[in-house]
Amino acid sequence: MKNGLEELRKKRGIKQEELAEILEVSRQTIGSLENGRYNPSIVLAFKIAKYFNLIIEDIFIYKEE
Amino acid sequence: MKNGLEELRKKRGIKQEELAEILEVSRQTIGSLENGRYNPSIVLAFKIAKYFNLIIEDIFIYKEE
DNA sequence: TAAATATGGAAAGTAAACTTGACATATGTA
DNA sequence: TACATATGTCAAGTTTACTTTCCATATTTA
Repeated sequence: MKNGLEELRKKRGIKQEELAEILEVSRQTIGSLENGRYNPSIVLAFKIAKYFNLIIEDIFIYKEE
Repeated sequence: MKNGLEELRKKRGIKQEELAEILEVSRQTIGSLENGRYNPSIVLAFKIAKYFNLIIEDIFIYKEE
């Protein structure tokens, strides 16, 4: 699963910590998602998509397997 | 989070057990999702959407909170 | 009636998402 | 140079998704 989170965040000009506060997760969670250490829960994926006015499929690219 | 999984499955005329095999999860996982005991992982949500030729947002309705 | 089929759901265990806390490094700024 | 800011990442702990096993119940079929 790839994602364009880092790029979207930088385009918005906000820090990991700021995005974390908005989404109500820790800064480490944002960093872990941006660096591919794990996938978001579906709830967090929905929150992220809503914040960027996109759908989940625009941000998270499912690679089967 | 609400979802229309049971309805979609029945429209396809398949059993929980058959859908479980297709998605490579247990029958209990399908039952638990249909009855709202927990939410799917984002990977499972993608697999479900793909199987029904829909996007995640068509099947899973995010209610903030 | 009895046996098979489909579903609901609990219990206990594993795996993955997420937390807090800590420390390292790189870069900007005083 | 020194300090602050932003990010990377690890370790240990909690929560939640998911598994396997089991049993209950409702409906269909022999």
